[in-house]
Amino acid sequence: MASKHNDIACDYFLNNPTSIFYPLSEEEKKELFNNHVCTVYKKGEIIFKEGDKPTGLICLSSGKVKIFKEGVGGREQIVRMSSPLGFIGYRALFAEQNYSGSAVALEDSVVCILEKEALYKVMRSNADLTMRMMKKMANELGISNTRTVSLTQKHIRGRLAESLLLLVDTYGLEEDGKTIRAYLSREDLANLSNMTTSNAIRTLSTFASENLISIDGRKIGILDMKKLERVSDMG
Amino acid sequence: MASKHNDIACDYFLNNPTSIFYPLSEEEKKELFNNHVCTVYKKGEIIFKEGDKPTGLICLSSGKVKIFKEGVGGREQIVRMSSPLGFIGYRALFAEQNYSGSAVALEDSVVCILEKEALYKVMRSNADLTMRMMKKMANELGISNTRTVSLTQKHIRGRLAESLLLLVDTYGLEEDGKTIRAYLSREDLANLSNMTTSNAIRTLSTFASENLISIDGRKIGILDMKKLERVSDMG
DNA sequence: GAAAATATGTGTTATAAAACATTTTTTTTA
DNA sequence: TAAAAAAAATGTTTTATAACACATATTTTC
Repeated sequence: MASKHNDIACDYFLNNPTSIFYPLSEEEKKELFNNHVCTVYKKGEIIFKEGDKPTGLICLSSGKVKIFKEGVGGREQIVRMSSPLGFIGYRALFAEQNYSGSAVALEDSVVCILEKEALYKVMRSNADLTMRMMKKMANELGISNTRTVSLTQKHIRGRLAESLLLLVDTYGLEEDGKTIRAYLSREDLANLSNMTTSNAIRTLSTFASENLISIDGRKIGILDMKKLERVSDMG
Repeated sequence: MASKHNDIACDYFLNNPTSIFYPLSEEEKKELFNNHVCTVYKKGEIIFKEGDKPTGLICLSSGKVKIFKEGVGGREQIVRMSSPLGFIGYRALFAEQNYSGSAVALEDSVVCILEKEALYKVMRSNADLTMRMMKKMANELGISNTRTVSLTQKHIRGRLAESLLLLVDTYGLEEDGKTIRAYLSREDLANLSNMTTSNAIRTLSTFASENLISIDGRKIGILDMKKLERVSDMG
Protein backbone atom coordinates (compact mmCIF):
# COMPACT_ATOMS: atom_id res chain seq x y z
CA MET A 1 0.00 0.00 0.00
CA ALA A 2 1.20 3.48 -0.86
CA SER A 3 2.38 5.55 2.05
CA LYS A 4 -0.06 7.91 3.75
CA HIS A 5 2.33 10.72 2.95
CA ASN A 6 1.88 10.12 -0.75
CA ASP A 7 -1.87 10.22 -0.53
CA ILE A 8 -1.64 13.53 1.27
CA ALA A 9 0.53 14.95 -1.52
CA CYS A 10 -2.06 13.99 -4.10
CA ASP A 11 -4.98 15.13 -1.97
CA TYR A 12 -3.29 18.47 -1.63
CA PHE A 13 -3.49 18.91 -5.36
CA LEU A 14 -6.98 17.69 -5.98
CA ASN A 15 -8.65 19.47 -3.09
CA ASN A 16 -6.84 22.76 -2.72
CA PRO A 17 -9.21 25.63 -3.56
CA THR A 18 -6.59 27.24 -5.79
CA SER A 19 -6.04 24.04 -7.75
CA ILE A 20 -7.59 23.70 -11.20
CA PHE A 21 -8.83 20.28 -10.05
CA TYR A 22 -10.82 21.69 -7.15
CA PRO A 23 -14.15 22.02 -9.03
CA LEU A 24 -14.06 18.41 -10.26
CA SER A 25 -16.74 15.94 -9.23
CA GLU A 26 -15.89 13.35 -6.60
CA GLU A 27 -15.98 10.72 -9.29
CA GLU A 28 -13.50 12.58 -11.45
CA LYS A 29 -11.19 13.16 -8.51
CA LYS A 30 -11.37 9.48 -7.64
CA GLU A 31 -10.41 8.58 -11.21
CA LEU A 32 -7.31 10.76 -10.94
CA PHE A 33 -6.52 9.68 -7.39
CA ASN A 34 -6.71 6.01 -8.30
CA ASN A 35 -4.18 6.53 -11.02
CA HIS A 36 -1.50 8.51 -9.32
CA VAL A 37 2.03 7.80 -8.19
CA CYS A 38 3.95 9.91 -5.72
CA THR A 39 7.70 10.24 -5.61
CA VAL A 40 10.12 11.95 -3.30
CA TYR A 41 13.21 13.57 -4.78
CA LYS A 42 16.26 14.59 -2.79
CA LYS A 43 17.97 17.89 -3.42
CA GLY A 44 19.86 17.72 -6.69
CA GLU A 45 18.00 14.68 -8.02
CA ILE A 46 16.79 14.57 -11.60
CA ILE A 47 13.02 14.37 -12.07
CA PHE A 48 13.24 14.01 -15.82
CA LYS A 49 15.78 14.59 -18.54
CA GLU A 50 15.53 16.17 -21.97
CA GLY A 51 14.31 13.43 -24.32
CA ASP A 52 12.45 11.37 -21.69
CA LYS A 53 8.86 10.45 -22.43
CA PRO A 54 6.19 11.94 -20.15
CA THR A 55 4.04 9.37 -18.38
CA GLY A 56 1.68 11.74 -16.67
CA LEU A 57 1.14 15.16 -15.22
CA ILE A 58 3.76 15.90 -12.58
CA CYS A 59 2.35 18.03 -9.77
CA LEU A 60 4.78 19.59 -7.32
CA SER A 61 3.44 19.13 -3.83
CA SER A 62 6.38 20.48 -1.88
CA GLY A 63 9.88 21.64 -2.64
CA LYS A 64 11.47 23.65 -5.42
CA VAL A 65 12.32 22.54 -8.94
CA LYS A 66 14.25 24.13 -11.79
CA ILE A 67 13.38 23.37 -15.40
CA PHE A 68 16.21 24.05 -17.79
CA LYS A 69 17.48 23.47 -21.29
CA GLU A 70 20.98 22.74 -22.45
CA GLY A 71 22.13 25.24 -25.02
CA VAL A 72 25.31 25.90 -26.94
CA GLY A 73 28.18 23.81 -25.57
CA GLY A 74 26.00 22.36 -22.81
CA ARG A 75 25.43 25.77 -21.27
CA GLU A 76 22.36 25.62 -19.06
CA GLN A 77 19.48 28.07 -19.32
CA ILE A 78 16.84 27.85 -16.62
CA VAL A 79 13.50 28.19 -18.36
CA ARG A 80 11.27 28.16 -15.33
CA MET A 81 11.26 27.76 -11.55
CA SER A 82 8.46 25.63 -10.17
CA SER A 83 6.86 26.03 -6.76
CA PRO A 84 4.31 23.93 -4.84
CA LEU A 85 0.93 23.57 -6.55
CA GLY A 86 2.63 24.03 -9.90
CA PHE A 87 2.91 21.58 -12.77
CA ILE A 88 6.15 20.24 -14.14
CA GLY A 89 6.68 19.00 -17.66
CA TYR A 90 3.06 19.51 -18.65
CA ARG A 91 4.03 21.22 -21.87
CA ALA A 92 5.63 18.09 -23.31
CA LEU A 93 2.72 15.99 -22.07
CA PHE A 94 0.10 18.05 -23.87
CA ALA A 95 2.22 18.58 -26.95
CA GLU A 96 2.62 14.78 -27.03
CA GLN A 97 6.35 15.19 -27.33
CA ASN A 98 9.31 14.03 -25.30
CA TYR A 99 10.55 16.49 -22.72
CA SER A 100 12.38 19.39 -24.32
CA GLY A 101 14.08 20.29 -21.05
CA SER A 102 15.20 18.72 -17.80
CA ALA A 103 13.85 19.08 -14.28
CA VAL A 104 16.00 18.92 -11.14
CA ALA A 105 14.92 19.30 -7.52
CA LEU A 106 16.61 22.31 -5.94
CA GLU A 107 15.64 21.01 -2.51
CA ASP A 108 13.92 17.88 -1.21
CA SER A 109 10.65 17.72 -3.12
CA VAL A 110 7.51 15.61 -3.27
CA VAL A 111 5.69 15.21 -6.55
CA CYS A 112 2.44 13.51 -7.40
CA ILE A 113 2.13 12.14 -10.91
CA LEU A 114 -1.35 11.88 -12.38
CA GLU A 115 -1.27 9.09 -14.92
CA LYS A 116 -1.76 10.37 -18.48
CA GLU A 117 -4.62 8.14 -19.59
CA ALA A 118 -6.73 8.87 -16.52
CA LEU A 119 -6.05 12.59 -16.85
CA TYR A 120 -6.95 12.59 -20.54
CA LYS A 121 -10.11 10.65 -19.80
CA VAL A 122 -11.21 13.26 -17.27
CA MET A 123 -10.18 16.16 -19.49
CA ARG A 124 -11.99 14.80 -22.51
CA SER A 125 -15.20 14.63 -20.52
CA ASN A 126 -14.66 17.94 -18.75
CA ALA A 127 -13.99 20.79 -21.16
CA ASP A 128 -13.96 23.35 -18.35
CA LEU A 129 -10.97 21.64 -16.75
CA THR A 130 -9.25 21.60 -20.12
CA MET A 131 -10.00 25.29 -20.56
CA ARG A 132 -8.48 26.06 -17.15
CA MET A 133 -5.39 24.06 -18.05
CA MET A 134 -5.17 25.92 -21.33
CA LYS A 135 -5.42 29.23 -19.54
CA LYS A 136 -2.47 28.19 -17.38
CA MET A 137 -0.43 27.29 -20.41
CA ALA A 138 -1.40 30.49 -22.25
CA ASN A 139 -0.18 32.36 -19.23
CA GLU A 140 3.13 30.54 -19.26
CA LEU A 141 3.55 31.21 -22.97
CA GLY A 142 3.18 34.90 -22.23
CA ILE A 143 5.84 34.67 -19.55
CA SER A 144 8.13 32.77 -21.90
CA ASN A 145 7.78 35.39 -24.64
CA THR A 146 8.39 38.19 -22.18
CA ARG A 147 11.44 36.38 -20.85
CA THR A 148 12.84 36.00 -24.34
CA VAL A 149 12.80 39.75 -24.75
CA SER A 150 14.19 40.43 -21.26
CA LEU A 151 17.01 37.94 -21.55
CA THR A 152 18.02 39.16 -24.99
CA GLN A 153 17.63 42.89 -24.55
CA LYS A 154 18.29 43.76 -20.92
CA HIS A 155 21.78 44.32 -19.63
CA ILE A 156 23.30 42.17 -16.91
CA ARG A 157 22.02 44.32 -14.06
CA GLY A 158 18.50 44.31 -15.43
CA ARG A 159 18.52 40.57 -16.01
CA LEU A 160 19.77 39.78 -12.53
CA ALA A 161 17.33 42.19 -10.89
CA GLU A 162 14.51 40.57 -12.86
CA SER A 163 15.59 37.13 -11.69
CA LEU A 164 15.62 38.20 -8.06
CA LEU A 165 12.13 39.64 -8.45
CA LEU A 166 11.03 36.44 -10.18
CA LEU A 167 12.25 34.44 -7.21
CA VAL A 168 10.36 36.69 -4.81
CA ASP A 169 7.28 36.27 -6.97
CA THR A 170 7.59 32.51 -7.14
CA TYR A 171 8.72 31.64 -3.63
CA GLY A 172 7.90 34.70 -1.58
CA LEU A 173 9.78 36.13 1.38
CA GLU A 174 10.69 34.68 4.77
CA GLU A 175 8.97 35.90 7.94
CA ASP A 176 11.44 38.79 8.21
CA GLY A 177 9.75 40.27 5.15
CA LYS A 178 12.92 40.63 3.14
CA THR A 179 14.81 37.35 2.72
CA ILE A 180 14.01 35.54 -0.53
CA ARG A 181 12.55 32.14 0.34
CA ALA A 182 14.87 30.41 -2.14
CA TYR A 183 18.53 29.66 -1.70
CA LEU A 184 20.10 29.25 -5.11
CA SER A 185 23.74 28.78 -5.93
CA ARG A 186 25.40 31.63 -7.76
CA GLU A 187 25.61 29.29 -10.73
CA ASP A 188 21.85 28.67 -10.78
CA LEU A 189 21.24 32.38 -10.40
CA ALA A 190 23.53 32.94 -13.38
CA ASN A 191 21.80 30.25 -15.44
CA LEU A 192 18.46 31.82 -14.65
CA SER A 193 19.72 35.23 -15.74
CA ASN A 194 21.67 34.26 -18.83
CA MET A 195 25.10 35.28 -17.62
CA THR A 196 28.31 33.71 -16.40
CA THR A 197 28.66 32.76 -12.74
CA SER A 198 31.41 35.34 -12.33
CA ASN A 199 29.14 38.09 -13.54
CA ALA A 200 26.29 36.96 -11.30
CA ILE A 201 28.64 37.12 -8.30
CA ARG A 202 30.04 40.47 -9.30
CA THR A 203 26.67 42.05 -10.00
CA LEU A 204 25.22 40.67 -6.80
CA SER A 205 28.07 42.34 -4.90
CA THR A 206 27.42 45.59 -6.72
CA PHE A 207 23.73 45.42 -5.78
CA ALA A 208 24.73 44.87 -2.16
CA SER A 209 27.13 47.82 -2.21
CA GLU A 210 24.28 49.93 -3.58
CA ASN A 211 22.06 48.74 -0.71
CA LEU A 212 19.55 47.19 -3.09
CA ILE A 213 20.03 43.80 -1.47
CA SER A 214 21.85 42.17 1.43
CA ILE A 215 23.95 39.06 0.97
CA ASP A 216 24.73 36.37 3.54
CA GLY A 217 25.92 33.34 1.63
CA ARG A 218 22.95 32.13 -0.37
CA LYS A 219 20.60 34.16 1.74
CA ILE A 220 19.58 37.21 -0.24
CA GLY A 221 17.55 40.01 1.31
CA ILE A 222 15.60 42.55 -0.67
CA LEU A 223 16.42 45.95 0.83
CA ASP A 224 14.90 48.22 -1.80
CA MET A 225 12.23 46.56 -3.91
CA LYS A 226 11.30 49.77 -5.73
CA LYS A 227 14.84 50.48 -6.84
CA LEU A 228 15.33 46.84 -7.80
CA GLU A 229 12.23 47.05 -9.98
CA ARG A 230 13.62 50.18 -11.55
CA VAL A 231 16.91 48.42 -12.29
CA SER A 232 14.95 45.54 -13.80
CA ASP A 233 12.84 47.84 -15.97
CA MET A 234 15.71 50.00 -17.13
CA GLY A 235 17.18 47.04 -19.01
CA MET B 1 -24.41 41.01 -46.86
CA ALA B 2 -20.82 40.02 -46.19
CA SER B 3 -18.72 39.59 -49.28
CA LYS B 4 -18.36 36.15 -50.79
CA HIS B 5 -14.63 36.53 -50.33
CA ASN B 6 -15.03 36.76 -46.58
CA ASP B 7 -17.13 33.64 -46.40
CA ILE B 8 -14.49 31.81 -48.36
CA ALA B 9 -11.80 32.91 -45.92
CA CYS B 10 -13.80 31.51 -43.02
CA ASP B 11 -14.79 28.37 -44.87
CA TYR B 12 -11.14 27.77 -45.59
CA PHE B 13 -10.49 27.57 -41.89
CA LEU B 14 -13.42 25.49 -40.84
CA ASN B 15 -13.25 22.93 -43.62
CA ASN B 16 -9.56 22.46 -44.36
CA PRO B 17 -8.52 18.90 -43.43
CA THR B 18 -5.47 20.20 -41.60
CA SER B 19 -7.53 22.65 -39.52
CA ILE B 20 -8.31 21.77 -35.91
CA PHE B 21 -11.93 22.71 -36.73
CA TYR B 22 -12.24 20.12 -39.48
CA PRO B 23 -13.68 17.33 -37.29
CA LEU B 24 -16.43 19.58 -35.86
CA SER B 25 -20.09 18.78 -36.45
CA GLU B 26 -21.99 20.85 -39.02
CA GLU B 27 -23.88 22.45 -36.18
CA GLU B 28 -20.68 23.48 -34.40
CA LYS B 29 -19.23 24.87 -37.62
CA LYS B 30 -22.40 26.80 -38.23
CA GLU B 31 -22.19 28.33 -34.76
CA LEU B 32 -18.68 29.56 -35.48
CA PHE B 33 -19.49 30.62 -39.03
CA ASN B 34 -22.48 32.65 -37.91
CA ASN B 35 -20.29 34.56 -35.50
CA HIS B 36 -17.32 35.48 -37.60
CA VAL B 37 -15.99 38.68 -39.07
CA CYS B 38 -13.45 38.87 -41.83
CA THR B 39 -11.02 41.70 -42.38
CA VAL B 40 -8.49 42.54 -45.03
CA TYR B 41 -5.23 44.18 -44.00
CA LYS B 42 -2.86 45.92 -46.36
CA LYS B 43 0.88 45.41 -46.12
CA GLY B 44 2.17 47.23 -43.05
CA GLU B 45 -1.21 47.58 -41.35
CA ILE B 46 -1.61 46.87 -37.66
CA ILE B 47 -3.91 43.96 -36.78
CA PHE B 48 -3.66 44.55 -33.06
CA LYS B 49 -1.42 46.43 -30.66
CA GLU B 50 0.10 45.49 -27.31
CA GLY B 51 -2.56 46.24 -24.70
CA ASP B 52 -5.60 45.79 -26.98
CA LYS B 53 -8.34 43.47 -25.81
CA PRO B 54 -8.92 40.31 -27.86
CA THR B 55 -12.44 39.97 -29.24
CA GLY B 56 -12.06 36.58 -30.81
CA LEU B 57 -9.76 34.06 -32.39
CA ILE B 58 -7.95 35.61 -35.35
CA CYS B 59 -7.34 33.08 -38.09
CA LEU B 60 -4.95 33.99 -40.87
CA SER B 61 -6.48 32.96 -44.16
CA SER B 62 -3.91 34.44 -46.50
CA GLY B 63 -0.85 36.63 -46.21
CA LYS B 64 2.01 36.90 -43.73
CA VAL B 65 1.97 38.43 -40.27
CA LYS B 66 4.68 39.23 -37.75
CA ILE B 67 3.96 39.18 -34.03
CA PHE B 68 6.40 41.21 -31.99
CA LYS B 69 7.05 42.74 -28.62
CA GLU B 70 8.60 46.08 -27.81
CA GLY B 71 11.57 45.70 -25.54
CA VAL B 72 14.16 47.99 -24.00
CA GLY B 73 13.98 51.44 -25.58
CA GLY B 74 11.24 50.39 -28.00
CA ARG B 75 13.50 47.84 -29.65
CA GLU B 76 11.36 45.32 -31.50
CA GLN B 77 11.71 41.57 -31.06
CA ILE B 78 9.70 39.42 -33.44
CA VAL B 79 8.24 36.62 -31.37
CA ARG B 80 6.60 34.66 -34.13
CA MET B 81 5.85 34.68 -37.84
CA SER B 82 2.37 33.57 -38.79
CA SER B 83 1.40 31.85 -42.01
CA PRO B 84 -1.99 30.93 -43.52
CA LEU B 85 -4.05 28.50 -41.44
CA GLY B 86 -2.32 29.79 -38.32
CA PHE B 87 -3.82 31.60 -35.37
CA ILE B 88 -2.88 35.10 -34.30
CA GLY B 89 -3.20 36.45 -30.79
CA TYR B 90 -4.77 33.27 -29.43
CA ARG B 91 -2.47 33.24 -26.44
CA ALA B 92 -3.92 36.45 -25.01
CA LEU B 93 -7.44 35.26 -25.80
CA PHE B 94 -7.07 32.02 -23.85
CA ALA B 95 -5.07 33.61 -21.04
CA GLU B 96 -7.90 36.14 -20.79
CA GLN B 97 -5.41 38.96 -20.93
CA ASN B 98 -4.85 41.90 -23.20
CA TYR B 99 -2.44 41.33 -26.04
CA SER B 100 1.15 41.20 -24.83
CA GLY B 101 2.49 41.87 -28.30
CA SER B 102 1.51 43.50 -31.56
CA ALA B 103 0.65 42.02 -34.96
CA VAL B 104 1.40 43.66 -38.28
CA ALA B 105 0.69 42.36 -41.78
CA LEU B 106 3.92 41.87 -43.71
CA GLU B 107 1.95 41.67 -46.93
CA ASP B 108 -1.72 42.02 -47.85
CA SER B 109 -3.53 39.58 -45.59
CA VAL B 110 -7.03 38.29 -44.98
CA VAL B 111 -8.05 37.23 -41.50
CA CYS B 112 -11.21 35.65 -40.21
CA ILE B 113 -12.11 36.40 -36.60
CA LEU B 114 -14.17 33.81 -34.75
CA GLU B 115 -16.11 35.64 -32.07
CA LYS B 116 -14.96 34.71 -28.57
CA GLU B 117 -18.30 33.74 -27.03
CA ALA B 118 -19.26 31.43 -29.89
CA LEU B 119 -15.82 29.83 -29.84
CA TYR B 120 -15.94 29.30 -26.09
CA LYS B 121 -19.41 27.83 -26.36
CA VAL B 122 -18.20 25.27 -28.90
CA MET B 123 -15.01 24.55 -26.98
CA ARG B 124 -16.84 24.04 -23.72
CA SER B 125 -19.02 21.44 -25.35
CA ASN B 126 -16.22 19.84 -27.34
CA ALA B 127 -13.27 18.86 -25.18
CA ASP B 128 -11.49 17.24 -28.12
CA LEU B 129 -11.32 20.57 -29.91
CA THR B 130 -10.00 22.17 -26.75
CA MET B 131 -7.38 19.44 -26.45
CA ARG B 132 -6.27 20.02 -30.03
CA MET B 133 -6.01 23.73 -29.37
CA MET B 134 -4.02 23.02 -26.23
CA LYS B 135 -1.68 20.78 -28.17
CA LYS B 136 -1.08 23.66 -30.59
CA MET B 137 -0.27 25.99 -27.74
CA ALA B 138 1.96 23.45 -25.99
CA ASN B 139 3.84 23.17 -29.21
CA GLU B 140 4.28 26.89 -29.45
CA LEU B 141 5.47 27.08 -25.86
CA GLY B 142 8.17 24.57 -26.75
CA ILE B 143 9.22 26.70 -29.69
CA SER B 144 9.26 29.80 -27.51
CA ASN B 145 11.48 28.16 -24.90
CA THR B 146 13.84 26.86 -27.56
CA ARG B 147 13.97 30.30 -29.12
CA THR B 148 14.86 31.87 -25.78
CA VAL B 149 17.93 29.66 -25.59
CA SER B 150 18.90 30.18 -29.23
CA LEU B 151 18.52 33.93 -29.12
CA THR B 152 20.48 34.25 -25.90
CA GLN B 153 23.24 31.72 -26.50
CA LYS B 154 23.92 31.53 -30.22
CA HIS B 155 26.23 33.96 -31.91
CA ILE B 156 25.05 36.27 -34.66
CA ARG B 157 25.76 33.82 -37.46
CA GLY B 158 23.88 31.04 -35.72
CA ARG B 159 20.93 33.29 -34.95
CA LEU B 160 20.61 34.57 -38.49
CA ALA B 161 20.98 31.08 -39.97
CA GLU B 162 18.27 29.86 -37.62
CA SER B 163 15.96 32.68 -38.70
CA LEU B 164 16.45 31.87 -42.37
CA LEU B 165 15.64 28.22 -41.67
CA LEU B 166 12.61 29.31 -39.65
CA LEU B 167 11.36 31.30 -42.64
CA VAL B 168 11.83 28.31 -44.94
CA ASP B 169 9.96 26.19 -42.42
CA THR B 170 7.11 28.66 -42.07
CA TYR B 171 6.67 29.87 -45.63
CA GLY B 172 8.45 27.31 -47.75
CA LEU B 173 10.37 27.83 -50.98
CA GLU B 174 9.33 29.20 -54.36
CA GLU B 175 8.99 26.91 -57.39
CA ASP B 176 12.72 27.21 -58.07
CA GLY B 177 13.28 25.13 -54.94
CA LYS B 178 15.62 27.61 -53.31
CA THR B 179 14.10 31.09 -52.93
CA ILE B 180 12.54 31.69 -49.53
CA ARG B 181 8.85 32.45 -50.01
CA ALA B 182 9.05 35.49 -47.73
CA TYR B 183 10.52 38.87 -48.52
CA LEU B 184 11.45 40.58 -45.29
CA SER B 185 13.26 43.85 -44.86
CA ARG B 186 16.72 43.61 -43.35
CA GLU B 187 15.28 45.33 -40.31
CA ASP B 188 12.62 42.65 -39.82
CA LEU B 189 15.23 39.96 -40.35
CA ALA B 190 17.33 41.66 -37.66
CA ASN B 191 14.38 41.95 -35.28
CA LEU B 192 13.64 38.29 -35.78
CA SER B 193 17.25 37.36 -35.03
CA ASN B 194 17.94 39.70 -32.13
CA MET B 195 20.60 41.81 -33.76
CA THR B 196 21.03 45.27 -35.26
CA THR B 197 20.07 45.88 -38.87
CA SER B 198 23.70 46.57 -39.72
CA ASN B 199 24.75 43.20 -38.43
CA ALA B 200 21.95 41.41 -40.26
CA ILE B 201 23.09 43.04 -43.52
CA ARG B 202 26.74 42.27 -42.86
CA THR B 203 26.15 38.66 -41.88
CA LEU B 204 23.83 38.12 -44.83
CA SER B 205 26.62 39.35 -47.13
CA THR B 206 29.08 37.02 -45.45
CA PHE B 207 26.71 34.08 -45.94
CA ALA B 208 26.44 35.02 -49.62
CA SER B 209 30.22 35.23 -49.99
CA GLU B 210 30.45 31.76 -48.45
CA ASN B 211 27.88 30.51 -50.97
CA LEU B 212 25.45 29.51 -48.24
CA ILE B 213 22.80 31.79 -49.72
CA SER B 214 22.21 34.04 -52.71
CA ILE B 215 20.94 37.57 -52.32
CA ASP B 216 18.95 39.61 -54.79
CA GLY B 217 17.37 42.47 -52.87
CA ARG B 218 14.91 40.90 -50.47
CA LYS B 219 14.96 37.68 -52.42
CA ILE B 220 17.07 35.19 -50.52
CA GLY B 221 18.00 31.84 -52.00
CA ILE B 222 19.16 28.87 -49.96
CA LEU B 223 22.21 27.46 -51.73
CA ASP B 224 23.47 25.06 -49.09
CA MET B 225 20.82 24.00 -46.60
CA LYS B 226 23.09 21.47 -44.87
CA LYS B 227 25.82 24.01 -44.20
CA LEU B 228 23.26 26.58 -43.10
CA GLU B 229 21.88 24.06 -40.61
CA ARG B 230 25.39 23.45 -39.37
CA VAL B 231 25.93 27.20 -38.89
CA SER B 232 22.64 27.37 -37.02
CA ASP B 233 23.53 24.43 -34.76
CA MET B 234 27.05 25.57 -34.06
CA GLY B 235 25.72 28.55 -32.16
C1' DG C 1 39.64 15.95 10.93
C1' DA C 2 42.49 15.94 6.78
C1' DA C 3 42.02 15.87 1.92
C1' DA C 4 39.42 16.65 -1.95
C1' DA C 5 35.95 18.72 -4.25
C1' DT C 6 32.96 22.35 -4.96
C1' DA C 7 31.49 27.09 -4.60
C1' DT C 8 32.57 31.87 -4.19
C1' DG C 9 35.14 36.01 -5.07
C1' DT C 10 38.17 39.23 -7.82
C1' DG C 11 41.33 41.08 -11.17
C1' DT C 12 42.78 41.05 -16.21
C1' DT C 13 42.29 40.28 -21.06
C1' DA C 14 39.90 39.31 -25.23
C1' DT C 15 36.08 39.73 -28.25
C1' DA C 16 31.48 39.78 -30.15
C1' DA C 17 28.32 42.86 -31.18
C1' DA C 18 26.33 47.44 -30.47
C1' DA C 19 26.75 52.17 -31.54
C1' DC C 20 27.94 55.59 -34.58
C1' DA C 21 28.93 57.72 -38.97
C1' DT C 22 28.58 57.97 -43.92
C1' DT C 23 27.63 56.59 -48.48
C1' DT C 24 24.97 54.38 -51.90
C1' DT C 25 20.87 52.40 -53.62
C1' DT C 26 16.03 51.82 -53.90
C1' DT C 27 11.40 53.21 -53.24
C1' DT C 28 7.91 56.53 -52.58
C1' DT C 29 5.81 60.81 -53.25
C1' DA C 30 4.85 65.15 -55.13
C1' DT D 1 10.91 62.84 -63.50
C1' DA D 2 12.82 65.30 -59.75
C1' DA D 3 12.96 65.45 -54.85
C1' DA D 4 12.46 63.31 -50.63
C1' DA D 5 12.37 59.46 -47.83
C1' DA D 6 13.49 54.98 -46.68
C1' DA D 7 16.35 50.99 -46.98
C1' DA D 8 20.70 48.83 -47.69
C1' DA D 9 25.61 48.72 -47.41
C1' DT D 10 30.07 49.43 -45.22
C1' DG D 11 33.83 51.22 -42.40
C1' DT D 12 35.27 52.67 -37.56
C1' DT D 13 34.91 53.06 -32.61
C1' DT D 14 33.22 51.75 -28.30
C1' DT D 15 31.55 48.74 -24.85
C1' DA D 16 29.33 45.06 -22.40
C1' DT D 17 30.26 40.78 -21.18
C1' DA D 18 32.52 36.36 -21.83
C1' DA D 19 36.74 34.02 -21.10
C1' DC D 20 40.58 33.22 -18.45
C1' DA D 21 43.37 32.95 -14.38
C1' DC D 22 43.87 32.53 -9.76
C1' DA D 23 42.80 33.11 -4.68
C1' DT D 24 39.95 31.95 -0.90
C1' DA D 25 36.22 30.05 1.25
C1' DT D 26 32.95 26.33 2.24
C1' DT D 27 31.14 21.82 1.90
C1' DT D 28 31.62 16.98 1.16
C1' DT D 29 33.85 12.70 1.55
C1' DC D 30 36.79 9.30 3.11
